Amino acid sequence: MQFNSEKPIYQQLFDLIQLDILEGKWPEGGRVPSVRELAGNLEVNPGTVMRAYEQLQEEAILFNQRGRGLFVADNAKELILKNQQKEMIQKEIPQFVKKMKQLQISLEEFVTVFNRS
Amino acid sequence: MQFNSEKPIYQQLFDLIQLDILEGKWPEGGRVPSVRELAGNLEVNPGTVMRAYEQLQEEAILFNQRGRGLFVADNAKELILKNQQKEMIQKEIPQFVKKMKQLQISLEEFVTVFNRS
Amino acid sequence: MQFNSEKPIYQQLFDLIQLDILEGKWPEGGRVPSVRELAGNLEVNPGTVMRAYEQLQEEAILFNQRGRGLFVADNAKELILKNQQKEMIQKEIPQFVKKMKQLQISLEEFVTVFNRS
Amino acid sequence: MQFNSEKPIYQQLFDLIQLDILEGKWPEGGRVPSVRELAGNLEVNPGTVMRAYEQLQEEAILFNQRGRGLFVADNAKELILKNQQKEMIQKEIPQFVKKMKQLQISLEEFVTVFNRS
DNA sequence: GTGGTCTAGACCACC
DNA sequence: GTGGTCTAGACCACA
Repeated sequence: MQFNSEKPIYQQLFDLIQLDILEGKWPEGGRVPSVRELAGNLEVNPGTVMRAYEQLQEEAILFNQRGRGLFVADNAKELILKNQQKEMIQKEIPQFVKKMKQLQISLEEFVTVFNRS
Repeated sequence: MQFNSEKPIYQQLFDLIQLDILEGKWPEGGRVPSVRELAGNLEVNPGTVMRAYEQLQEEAILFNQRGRGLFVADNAKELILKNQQKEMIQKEIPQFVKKMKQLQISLEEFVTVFNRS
Repeated sequence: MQFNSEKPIYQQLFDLIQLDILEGKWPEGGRVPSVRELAGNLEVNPGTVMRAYEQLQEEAILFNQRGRGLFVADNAKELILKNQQKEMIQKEIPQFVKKMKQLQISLEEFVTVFNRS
Repeated sequence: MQFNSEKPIYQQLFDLIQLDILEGKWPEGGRVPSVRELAGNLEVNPGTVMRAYEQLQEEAILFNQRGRGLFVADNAKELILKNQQKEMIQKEIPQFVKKMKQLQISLEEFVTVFNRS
C-alpha cells in the first residue's frame, strides 16, 4: 500500500478504514484485522495502525470486546456518514465556496467537473 | 499578527501576501516591505519572511532589484489568479467532488450553500 | 569536504548528490544519509543539508517515507539526466555559442578540445 | 536598460561595455561617457558605473587622462579579444566539454545548435 | 540600506 | 530515530 506523504499515515489509515466500512469491505458487526496483521499487510508500523484504531474507537466506529478483539459497530456506516456529512456541509463547503469566489470560479465550472466524474 | 499553528508560518505568509496583492494593498510594480521590516511588524524571524519572499520570487510574483529591494511584478495579479485557478480546477475541485460523492452529498446541497453566501 | 565559496553550499550539495546518484554511489531506491548524519560528515549545518534535500524532493529525485527517512527515487538517474540535458541544450549551449561567436572562436577550435579530452 | 539579476550589475556593465567597444560603438581612442551621464542613461547607481570603469582600467581597456576624463585605449579591441579568447579556450571550453560528456550530449547536438544560430 | 547564506540550537509531529 | 520549522544572530556582496 502506498501512502500519500502529505498527510500523517495514521490519518490516511483512519480515512481509508472508514471508506472500507462504507463500501462494505469491513462489514458491520464483523471483527477487524489485528494490529499486527494489518500492519504487516500494509507494510506500516504497528504503532501507526494502533493510532488509527484508537481514533476509530473514540468515534465509536470500532469497539473493543476485551480479549476477543476489535469489532465494527453495528451502526458504523450511519455514524460515519452522519459525522462526515456534517463536517462537510457545515465547514468544508462554505470554506470551499469562499475560495471559489475569491478566485472568480463560476458555479458552472464546478458543475461541469461534478457531472464529468 | 496571529498565525495558525497547523500550517508553516512561511506558507501562511505566502498565501497572505498573494491575497494582499490581489486586493491591491500591495500594488503591482510597487516595492515590498524589506525582509527585516516585515519581520519586525509581524514579530517573526527574518528568515521566515525570507522564505515566503523566496517562493514568491520563484513564481515570478516578486522580483529583485539588486540592492534596492523586492518589487511586485507588473502582471502579478494575473499570475496569481491564473496559478490558483489552475490549481483549484485541476486538483482541488475533482478531489472535493470525489469526497462529496463518497458522502452522498448532492449537487443541490452544494448549490444551496453557494447561492446563500 | 571542501566547498567552493563562490556558490552557495546547498547548491553545491544539490549538484554533488545528483552526480553521486548518476554514478551509482547512492543507488536508486536506497535510503539516503539522514540530514544530521550527512551534516556531521561534511561538517556543515543540518539546515544547509536540509535545503539541498528539499530541492531534490521538489525535483522528485528524492522522496520522503515519513518517519523513516529520505529515499532515492526509482527513476532518479533518468530524471536527473533528462533535466540536466534539457537545461544544457535549451539554455547553456545557445548562450555558449553566442559567446563563442562574439569572440570569433571557430567551431574547429571547439571540436579540437572536444576530441582531445 | 534591464539588467539580468543573476549577476552583479557592475559585472554586466563590464561585459556590456567591452561588447560595445568590440562593435565599434565606443571607438578606440574616444572619450567615454562620464560616470554620471552613463549612470543616468542606464538608470543605475553611479557607484556601480564607477566600479565597472575601474575594472576596465585595471585591464588597460580604458585609461585616465587626469582632468580630461576616461578614454578607450587604442588597442582596446585587440586586448579584449585576446583576453577573452584566452579565458574561453583555456578554461571555459574544457569545462563545458566535461559537462557535455557527463550528460552524454553528443558533438552533433552542439554543432546543430551552432549552425542554427 | 538591500537580499541572501550559514550557523547553532531548540522544538515539533510522526514512525 | 526521522524530516521539518523556527529563532537569534552573524556575515557577505551589492547598490
